[in-house]
Amino acid sequence: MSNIRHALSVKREDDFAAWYQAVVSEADLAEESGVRGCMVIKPWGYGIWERIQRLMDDRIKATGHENCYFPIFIPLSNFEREADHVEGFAKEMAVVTHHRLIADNDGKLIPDPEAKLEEPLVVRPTSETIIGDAMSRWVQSWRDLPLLTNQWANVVRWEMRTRMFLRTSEFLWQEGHTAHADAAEAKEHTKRMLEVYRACAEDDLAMPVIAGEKPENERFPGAVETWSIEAMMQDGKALQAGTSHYLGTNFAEASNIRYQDKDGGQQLCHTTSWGVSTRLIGGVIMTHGDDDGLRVPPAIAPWQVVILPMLRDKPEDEALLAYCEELRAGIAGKSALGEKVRVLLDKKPGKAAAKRWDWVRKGAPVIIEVGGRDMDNGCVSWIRRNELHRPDGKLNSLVTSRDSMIDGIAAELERTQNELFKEAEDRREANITRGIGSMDALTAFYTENTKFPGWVEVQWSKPTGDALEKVVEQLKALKLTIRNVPVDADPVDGNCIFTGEPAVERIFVAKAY
RNA sequence: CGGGGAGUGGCGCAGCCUGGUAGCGCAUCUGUUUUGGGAACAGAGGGUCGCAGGUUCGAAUCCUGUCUCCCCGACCA
Repeated sequence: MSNIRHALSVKREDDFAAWYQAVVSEADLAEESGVRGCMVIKPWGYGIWERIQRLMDDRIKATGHENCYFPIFIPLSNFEREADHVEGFAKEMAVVTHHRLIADNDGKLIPDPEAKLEEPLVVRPTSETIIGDAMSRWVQSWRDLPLLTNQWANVVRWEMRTRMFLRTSEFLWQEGHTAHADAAEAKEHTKRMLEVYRACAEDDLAMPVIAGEKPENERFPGAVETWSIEAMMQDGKALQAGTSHYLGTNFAEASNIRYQDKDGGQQLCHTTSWGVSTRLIGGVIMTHGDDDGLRVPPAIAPWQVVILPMLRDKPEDEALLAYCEELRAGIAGKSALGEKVRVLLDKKPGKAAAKRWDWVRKGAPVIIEVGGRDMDNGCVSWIRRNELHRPDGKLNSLVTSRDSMIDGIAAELERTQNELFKEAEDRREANITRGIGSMDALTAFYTENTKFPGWVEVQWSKPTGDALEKVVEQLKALKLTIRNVPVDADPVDGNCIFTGEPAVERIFVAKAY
């Protein structure tokens, strides 16, 4: 294995955090902006986001939602209507207080004291309150329900410690907001959207997730129930990849979202909200990345196939380009994963070998190199990003006729998509430990397995309030958190490892991002 | 927000302690020779050292403040 020459200088095994940053930079996904916690998303990274947006948006629309857009600024008085919500977000808000700049005595621009806003505006950290405001106007009758909306937007949370894609001060996301006539319908919808997230994560991002309910202490501020999908990263930590909240009537009361029922009475709506963000890209990196860079699942790859002609700056180049163009057109005419294949003929000047490694680091699923020798034989040389190296360490370069490359591309991409999922799922299953029956055993487990502990599934009695706080404190000492209560777990058959009382459900415990 | 480290051409760094107006590698550009596992050689362009003050005849270097990034912690829907 040591004779493989990898494209990255840092290996996952040696320093996972440094490796992560290397992938972000080497795969040309994003870069620092100079503004605290904010990143510039580069074309390849944004292209992946656009793919995720497209696929997620289709799923959201298929479940009956319509997109809207609400303002980035929320009046302070509007934001402070829901007490728990305020408490949860108050310490990480960006606030606009002035609307004009003037030069001071030194010629430096400062906010004009004369231009102070009567009421400060907060930059949205999430939009429950301002959308609630709109809902209170839009919903009058039971006939207006359910109200199913969604918006794609940026939000700002003034985080203390940021990491590219995983936790940035500003991030891009989708936030769905719905209003329903009763609790049962709203709760059902909360789970329906969780299922949409699970399907998108698994089928589109090839990222296996555990869907489940968050414990009380991890709820969204103002929520009655919070559900999540949790993915295991390659260092064994958990990443919360999406959340769906049943908000009860909390925000309906705060924003006065009411409807007149069939009997003429006034009823409060039950609302939900749910979101996924650019954090998903961080999840893709840490699920599929390897020591040669990123591997992008074909469903979300901006380019699924990249063709690199071996140009020589000679007259023969013309014939080679024509040969490659026929290849490109042939592949572009095929469909895979339900869409036309996205194929790029990369004519950018430069050596094919150097460009190949650029695309390896970016993680294009299929990279085809075509030289004069291939053209003469009616062939192409190509590599599968998933199987880059042979066991002997050599680059796993394959040669195929051009026609069979074209005919086989759809199957190749679909196979890659499935392999990435399978690999991640196998890794996750291999790193979930079950059957730990006591807090002592849990402590021992995490003390012994510091390098790659993975997740542990335990049974608990679902304590609440102070009793839950105690459990949280115990776990915190081990740097662990409760991830969620999986929806489709086996029935319980023992006692709670924290309280000793009869267990009522299974939970996942893990270190988390 | 607490502790630690760091900001010097596009990237990675040296120089700083013992002030005297910048240097290396990679990348870039041009030319030549090359070419199927990340080309070689030659030449060239590009920075006033994060930013703002201060000390000094003189500051990348010393002092103060500030911003940003990285690591650890606290926090984290």
